[in-house]
Amino acid sequence: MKQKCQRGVGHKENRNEYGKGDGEDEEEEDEEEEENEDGAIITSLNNFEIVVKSEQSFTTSQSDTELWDEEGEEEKNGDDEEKIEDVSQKSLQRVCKIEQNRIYQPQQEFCEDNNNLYLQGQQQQNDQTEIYRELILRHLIADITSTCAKLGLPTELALWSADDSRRWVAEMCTQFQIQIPPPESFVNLDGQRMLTLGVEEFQHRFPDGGDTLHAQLQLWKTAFESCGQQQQFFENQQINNQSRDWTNDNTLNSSSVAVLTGGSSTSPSSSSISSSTSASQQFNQCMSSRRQIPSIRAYQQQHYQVVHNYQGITQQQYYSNHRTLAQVGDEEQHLNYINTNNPAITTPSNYFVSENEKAVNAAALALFSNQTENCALLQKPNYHYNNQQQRQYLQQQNPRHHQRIIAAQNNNNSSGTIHLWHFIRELLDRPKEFEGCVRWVNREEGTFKIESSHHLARYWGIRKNRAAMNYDKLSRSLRQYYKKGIIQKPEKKQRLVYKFLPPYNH
DNA sequence: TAAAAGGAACGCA
DNA sequence: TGCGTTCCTTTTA
Repeated sequence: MKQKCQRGVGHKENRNEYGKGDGEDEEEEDEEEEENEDGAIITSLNNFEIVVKSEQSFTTSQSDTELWDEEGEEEKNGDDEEKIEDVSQKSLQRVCKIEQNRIYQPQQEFCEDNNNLYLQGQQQQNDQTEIYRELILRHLIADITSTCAKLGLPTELALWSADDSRRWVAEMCTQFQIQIPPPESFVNLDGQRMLTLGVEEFQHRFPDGGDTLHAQLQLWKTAFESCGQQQQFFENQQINNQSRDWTNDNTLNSSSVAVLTGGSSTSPSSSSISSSTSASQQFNQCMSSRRQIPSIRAYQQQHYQVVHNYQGITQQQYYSNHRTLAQVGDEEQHLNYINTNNPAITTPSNYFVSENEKAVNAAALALFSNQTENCALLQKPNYHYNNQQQRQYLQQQNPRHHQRIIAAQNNNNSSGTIHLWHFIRELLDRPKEFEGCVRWVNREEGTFKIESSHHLARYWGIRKNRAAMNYDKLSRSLRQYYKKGIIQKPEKKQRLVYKFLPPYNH
């Protein structure tokens, strides 16, 4: 078709920037986005003032992002931290406003008789209370987590030593501008002992602000209990998920997501916020993420960068959101979720992000969601010979691939890598979620069509942690399969249509 | 203009 | 060493 390719001068230098070039360009573009002010947000909403005041009481709390950063990314300067804190606070406020509007507006349109209005009003109040409760809890938990990290305290009150108690009291005294008690006040006052003290005993031990300290301790106790219950629930679900036959789990429905995230899909109040992540869920995920293997954490953080078009969204919000997004097939729902729950997206700066780009990001997040919920999903090959004929064919034609398939069948893919053909097969086998990206044209023949080359490349890039992946590169990889006899163009050449060769078509 | 095709060099596991 | 990525040029629809 053509002669030897003339490579341009400087190509070698480009090589040295392997994996950086395009990605960096994209990041530079993304960095054009700026933080936007959205003043006078919710203060006019009387109910919400409670939340605002509650937030203001936790003046020393760290932002969600800082919670993540404390494990590895501590190089942010003070200005950035202040900015993030500010963004986090505003985001929280916006979420409150949106949640409030989202609950009221649709129902006001559809309520026609007074009884229904009354009942729905009651429900709204319950929902609202639940939301506020969760928001407050969220912030409290964030505050607690950061304080524990800062003071080096165990995240279980009963495990505190007397010295832990002393440091905690000192911290609370600083926060509430109370005089710090002398060291002798903490003799034999470990965590367990402190939990048994009533308010009078607190006041006796700590004459200056004992009641405040007692109240604060009760808040912490409540938050710890809430955390413990949810962690236990989450761990139980993880055990259940691990025992599932993943090959039958080709769809991750919203109820599965709810289960995995520790959410409930039964109560009306929770259903009203089913598309968003509850505060306690966020904390649950924040805590559970600390138990994740490093590669998963690194993977998540890299993907946070990949999809960081969500400017203004904190890392914890990101990691929380991606779990609750439904499947790619529900992109519209995802966009609705993102637009209503991530106010940063709706700010003018984000108008630079095209609708298509939002869709890609939403889908990418959803895909990533599936990977983290069921991270082995796209790594464990489920290919197998359907019959002896296929086995013999490949055994003769391509012994190495035969071995790979055998290894896959034996779940012996110890490398943990995934091949492009395998990845595409996975997407093809999940039409409910990915048919907008790639779909079978003729399942028996093995012909498939790439419906959205951009999306497919984006997904593949995410899967392989290649931010600069595009269809040009992906298609080059596909063409490598021609020689290997895995994929070829169909006899009647059509754009974006390829064909799996036997036995890869089954 | 996007897709297709393929050469070449390279990184990674 | 295999696989995939990146960059490139040329051709095709």
